[in-house]
Amino acid sequence: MQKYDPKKIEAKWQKEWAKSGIYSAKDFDSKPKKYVLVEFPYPSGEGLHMGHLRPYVAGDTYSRYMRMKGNNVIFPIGWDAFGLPAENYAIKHGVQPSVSTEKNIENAKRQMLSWGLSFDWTREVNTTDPDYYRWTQWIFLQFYKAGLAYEATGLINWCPKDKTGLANEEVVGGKCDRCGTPVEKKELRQWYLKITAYAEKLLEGLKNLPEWPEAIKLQQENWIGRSEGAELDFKVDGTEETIRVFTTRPDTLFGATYMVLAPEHELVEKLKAQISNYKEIQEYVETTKAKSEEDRTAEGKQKTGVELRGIKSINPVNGEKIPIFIADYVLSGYGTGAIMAVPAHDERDFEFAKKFNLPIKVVLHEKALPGDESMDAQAKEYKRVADEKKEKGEEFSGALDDGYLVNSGKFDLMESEKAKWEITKMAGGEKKIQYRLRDWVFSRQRYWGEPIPLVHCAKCGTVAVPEEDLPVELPKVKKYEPTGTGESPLAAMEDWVNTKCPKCGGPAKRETNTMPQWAGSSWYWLRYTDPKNKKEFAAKEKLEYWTPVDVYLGGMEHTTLHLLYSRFWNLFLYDQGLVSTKEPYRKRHPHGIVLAADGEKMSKSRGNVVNPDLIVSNFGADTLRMYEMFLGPHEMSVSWNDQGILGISRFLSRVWKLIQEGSGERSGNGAIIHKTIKKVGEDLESFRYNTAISAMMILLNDLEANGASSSDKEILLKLLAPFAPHITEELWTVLNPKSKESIHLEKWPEYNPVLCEEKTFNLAIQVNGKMKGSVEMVAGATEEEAKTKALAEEKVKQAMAGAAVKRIIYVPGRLINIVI
RNA sequence: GCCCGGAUGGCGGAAUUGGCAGACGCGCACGACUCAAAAUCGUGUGGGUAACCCCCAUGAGAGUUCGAUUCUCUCUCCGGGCACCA
Repeated sequence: MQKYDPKKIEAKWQKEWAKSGIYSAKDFDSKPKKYVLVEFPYPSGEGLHMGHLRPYVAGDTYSRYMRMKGNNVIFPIGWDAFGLPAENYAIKHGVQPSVSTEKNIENAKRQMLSWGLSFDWTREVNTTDPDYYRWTQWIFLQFYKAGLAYEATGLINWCPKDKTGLANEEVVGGKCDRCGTPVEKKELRQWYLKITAYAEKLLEGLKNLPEWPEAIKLQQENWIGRSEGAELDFKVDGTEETIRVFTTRPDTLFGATYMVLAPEHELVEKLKAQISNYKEIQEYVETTKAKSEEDRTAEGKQKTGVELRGIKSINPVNGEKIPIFIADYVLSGYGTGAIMAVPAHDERDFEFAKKFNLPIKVVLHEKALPGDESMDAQAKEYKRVADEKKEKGEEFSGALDDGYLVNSGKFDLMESEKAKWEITKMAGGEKKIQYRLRDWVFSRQRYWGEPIPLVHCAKCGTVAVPEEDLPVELPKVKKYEPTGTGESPLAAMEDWVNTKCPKCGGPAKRETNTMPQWAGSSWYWLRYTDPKNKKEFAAKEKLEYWTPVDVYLGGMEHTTLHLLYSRFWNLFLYDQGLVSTKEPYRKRHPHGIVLAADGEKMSKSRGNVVNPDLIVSNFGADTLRMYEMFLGPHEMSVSWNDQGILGISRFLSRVWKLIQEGSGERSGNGAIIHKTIKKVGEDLESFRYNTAISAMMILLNDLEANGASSSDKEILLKLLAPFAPHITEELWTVLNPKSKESIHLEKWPEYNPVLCEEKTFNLAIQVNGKMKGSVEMVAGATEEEAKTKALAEEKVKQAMAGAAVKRIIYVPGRLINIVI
């Protein structure tokens, strides 16, 4: 018998599978369809790493199982190939991004094939292929025509030395990653997609996704951040101006003792004349602008701000004149960019009020008070408790979700929920639903992205490129360096930029912004259903057959961006009648990240990256695949550690030996076979691969000890096939020398449920909840039988020491607890 | 700072609905085979303990319960996300 040599058999079968094409998905096949999706990779210069391996192997194993279960499985792959690294590489080495990308794709594909992944390569897509991004542009135009793409100015990170816009990732510690210059904010014309118009629908849709993990739905829900509140107007004393605020707690309006505007608020400029300390104000605004987002948040709770001296606003319910501040803890992008501050019941306002010695007025109490307690005293008490807590390093919490109003005039003793809308009415405000979600900045001042298919004409304004002229191809440029104006390098391509207006035929200029990398990945699963279509992004019938995606495997880190963006695109396309399902992904299964052995993230700079190619050449792909899955639960992060890999390698060698040895008759009834079929199947359905592998190890131990018939061997191989496709395929030909069929086209074995049932069980015996021993019982034993047996136990007698039985708790099939 | 997760032997991890904590694997120790080693096979392996009696033990502290790794609260540490990384 030959030794198990993965190198020999793996290459052989990979070639064979490529030739036979057994993993191709068939459009409109009568078998039930199963769409298994994994996030397509960015083909980086370093190749694929362990982090890619994890979801791909998981998806592959699942797909193979689903095929054996009789499904028509589509398991596609492609390349999300636009992005910063290719462009930076181009700047550094002068290599066309398209050239380096192609090279990287070739390498990544080689790796995928070496892992034995059963992708349907006839459906491969590439976001940088004009035949693909033609449709990305086309979908953008649908957004544009529906009024969901608009232009506005926005702030970007700007390096004053390099004269270029920076991604957040390129800003490290408030400084430019390339040259170390402090980063500034710069206002730039940007394209936006109006995702906020879909906030409610995106929220609503989460309710119809029962197979999504709650944590992901919750995170998206919080990201969308729906809050119900009111908009109220505060008059600025002695002027015609009003300040509009959004608040979720109009019931606390009587407790508003000051107001805060975002430094960018328009009123600051407007009321210039009335503000006596305008210079100071201007300085503060400037400092805020210079601050990077990181700086702003790094300050934590240290609140800063400046009072607008010379003006006051009027609390609409009690006429009190209250001071107005600007402070950077109020964001211009959320709500109205202004707040009423209720320091007694909001932690941030409280921090600020303490720092600036502003009055703190309690207006909510958890219980309705008969009015005998002085509220000033109450306010003092709040302050005292808060001070005490602060000293101990604890945080203040005077926030009450609900309660009863006090110090609020005629609303005293009213329930806060009711008071919210009564007070809003009295203050002349209106009910308002606010979202935390912001519109999606959809333009980048970069070269390596999809050109936005618009033309600017002096006469006609912004004009969409006609659909028949798509794609607007990305021209080859000589220089990838930033232009210094903040515009993409495309702006320097005169031949390309200058064009004719599609409407009037007059001279016009192309839009030079490109799309963010998110664009190509916002619809790619749709293209897989019909990747070669030249007339549409995908034919309706094919979409109807294949979508929605049944399982989408991917990382937690995509929860609020890619996963939300692609849901948005799908919902929009659904509203346009272009796709057949509202939600794109029926089930999302997240995976944890693969950490290095030291528990740190794998990264080049840390030098702790494990190269999967090396493991494949040392141990073979089957071992690598199984070890990766055996490391831990799929959804949890795991630390890669080479040590345990020998265990899997030994396991496969033992399988290799067992199958080739002569078959015998096994002793016992074979219940373990049926139990293992059941267990492995159930575990595969729920991605509990580590326990499935452990079950197969237990089965192998048993087969070695008690003998294996040829049918036992067949079953073992079939169970193992999705996990270790090469060795099982090879051994299948050993077991069935005449069969020409691949094991991967075999039917998944069935189990006999009767044989899976236990005949006896171990009854755990407790006295007062403490374990005192166990006893073998026939399945279905009654409480009376259990009690008799338990009380006869020597240890039980000892523990009871003659005490009377107070109570018996009997859990059938599990345990008996005697309470004395 | 805000939102979402996680923590179990020397290590990775297992444990239906709240019901025998530590399955399976690694490592380690001892043994068999061998001139020897590797490989392989066998036995043992949470801690305390002379002990298979007993006690302690699922990040820390409290609570609910006959019974908590599992549920609730507080805290600590670690990871993910925070909108121009993908």
